[in-house]
Amino acid sequence: MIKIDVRSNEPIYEQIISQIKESVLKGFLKSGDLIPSVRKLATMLEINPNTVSKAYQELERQRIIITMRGKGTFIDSINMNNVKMNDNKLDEITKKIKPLIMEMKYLGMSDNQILEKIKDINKELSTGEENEK
Amino acid sequence: MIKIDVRSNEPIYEQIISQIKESVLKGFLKSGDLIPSVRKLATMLEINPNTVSKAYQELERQRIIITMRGKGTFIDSINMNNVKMNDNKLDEITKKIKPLIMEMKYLGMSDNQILEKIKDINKELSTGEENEK
Amino acid sequence: MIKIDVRSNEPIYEQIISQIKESVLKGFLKSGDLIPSVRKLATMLEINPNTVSKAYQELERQRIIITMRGKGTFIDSINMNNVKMNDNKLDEITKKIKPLIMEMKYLGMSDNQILEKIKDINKELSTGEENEK
Amino acid sequence: MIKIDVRSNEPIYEQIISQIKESVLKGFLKSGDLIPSVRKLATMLEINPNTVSKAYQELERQRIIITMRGKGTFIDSINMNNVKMNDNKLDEITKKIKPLIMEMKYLGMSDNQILEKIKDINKELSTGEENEK
DNA sequence: GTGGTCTAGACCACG
DNA sequence: GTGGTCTAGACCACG
Repeated sequence: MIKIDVRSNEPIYEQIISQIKESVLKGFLKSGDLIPSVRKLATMLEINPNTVSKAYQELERQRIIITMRGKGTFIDSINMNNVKMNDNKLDEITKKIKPLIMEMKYLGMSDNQILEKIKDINKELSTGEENEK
Repeated sequence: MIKIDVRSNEPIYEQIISQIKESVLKGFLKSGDLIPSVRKLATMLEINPNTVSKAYQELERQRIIITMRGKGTFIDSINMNNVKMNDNKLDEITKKIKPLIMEMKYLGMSDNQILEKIKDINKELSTGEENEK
Repeated sequence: MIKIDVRSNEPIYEQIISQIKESVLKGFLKSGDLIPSVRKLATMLEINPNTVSKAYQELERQRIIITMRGKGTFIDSINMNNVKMNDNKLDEITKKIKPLIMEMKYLGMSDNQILEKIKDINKELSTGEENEK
Repeated sequence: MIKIDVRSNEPIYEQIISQIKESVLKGFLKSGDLIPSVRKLATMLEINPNTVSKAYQELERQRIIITMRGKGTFIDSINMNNVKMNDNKLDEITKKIKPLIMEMKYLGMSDNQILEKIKDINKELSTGEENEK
């Protein structure tokens, strides 16, 4: 399910966070689904348990997952609901996207080509249902 | 011209790189324009010359600027020309953008809202002339 | 393995780069081989870790080595593959070799003697296997 | 006659040295030929007179040129004669050539292709007469 | 004055 | 423990 690229600059724990959130967005993981324990996932991915733990803690903080004592870790039911359209957060994201858009321009891409690329990503990051029409 | 946010997670040298590239894209800096020396910019920004040096070296590697012995450092004339639509590079950028688009979705933004945001960034990163029609 | 000549005009970090690339060419270091960490090599060579770091970063940029988070630094598998017979690069090298060939002529060496010298270097820089026939 | 590349990493004074020595090797400049004064050459090349001066001093040290008080600077008659087949010097040159040969190998050139390249340079650096047969 | 190199030393994120 | 980033400060070649 989760694939780690050890060569990547992106920290492993962020790769885990990102991929779980992606699976939720795509509908592969739904509220209540059980996900592997820290140790199990660490073994599966051949990485340090601390790394998985760090990812899970962050996911819990973001209310994406929830750990039930003695029962395991599950996808939280309230995800997507914590939509308080946080402007600070959006500014922060925008600040990070800008240099990447810049890179695309330096690669010679036109504004339209860039928009198409974003549309592709949008499409990839959806359940499929929403895009039918 | 350049503004450094010392509290940001983004390394200072990357902030410098990013802002100079942005100025070039926007047309504020053009081929042949002289930019401040390492020491001068370091003094202006109240940071260590080594940090500026690191930024300049990377910009030179990317052919954005060029240092001419004893004459100073200039915006290079061949920027934008190294457009070999590098697919690897584009993949790399896409990998970095995806988690940010995901974040926007988790903030509750619709695909259209995301696209509008990107259009804003595109507009901001242009000389103004190109967008008239 | 690596020997640094502190009195040389050649910067230490370039000596490191050069010697690691040489070891790869000669087959002493192969894809996947683990090389010492920045700190360890710095200690071994009795130089500053920053200097080793600079060398490793350049080697990584050239795809000679690759750093895997938490696992260490390795010889990359794709070296030699990025053979796009870069003419610009070749011109650049030729420009640097010319004055050295000139020096040999000023030392009184004939064209043939110069060629023999180059053959020696070629032989030295090979795995041994390739030259058998 | 002399062309300076201000963008090059090669110091300007070395470019001057190199080009004058090249002209002598090629027979364009011969014993007794008058070359421009420091100031004149500096003006012609639009560079600092100190830079030309430094080049001339080194050329004089190498007995390539000679300055006659009040008469000007000339190509020396004894060049090529100071052939004391200096082994130290040759070792030094070899040390500098090796990394360049390595670069060619990393560009994917075969030993033969490298030798051909050197032959080209040899040919370029001769008077023409020697190569006739 | 200018950039390039290097050291010593520090702090931090990651694992 | 490991690499990445940054500072302070030094020395040197070049112009």
